[in-house]
Amino acid sequence: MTSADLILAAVRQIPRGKVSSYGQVAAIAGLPRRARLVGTVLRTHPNTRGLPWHRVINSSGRISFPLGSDAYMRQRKLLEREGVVFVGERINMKLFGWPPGDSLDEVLWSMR
DNA sequence: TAAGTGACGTCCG
DNA sequence: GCGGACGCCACTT
Repeated sequence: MTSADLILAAVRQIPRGKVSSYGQVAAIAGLPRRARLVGTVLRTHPNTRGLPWHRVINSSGRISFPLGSDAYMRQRKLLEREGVVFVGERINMKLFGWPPGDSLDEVLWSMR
C-alpha cells in the first residue's frame, strides 16, 4: 500500500458534481500536510481509468493550471459538464466543496 | 548527499 | 482579493 494508492482511493471518493482541494484529498488519504504529493501523484497517473482527477482543485477554489492552458480548459470543461458552476475563474466551495461544510447554515444553503 | 522543484497551504500586509 | 514569504515533503538532478 503506497501513499499513491491512498491518494488515488481518496480522489475516487469525490462524488460527481463536487470538488475537493489537494489538502483535503491528502487529509482524507490519511496524509496530512502532503498536498504537494497529491499533485505529484495526479501528474504521474494522468490517465488512470475512472479517476476523477478534475474534481481536485486548490484551496482557493481555482484550477491549479495556468489560465487558458489546454489542461486548464480540459479540467474546467469536465467540471462544468458535471454541473459545477464557475464564478469568473473560481468555484464556490460552499456550494460544490466536498466534504460538505459542517455548519448547519452551510448545509442548508447548499441544498436550496 | 545536497540542492532544486513543484497539479499546495496558511499567514500577513 | 492579491501577491509575497514561509513551511512542507516526495522526487529528481
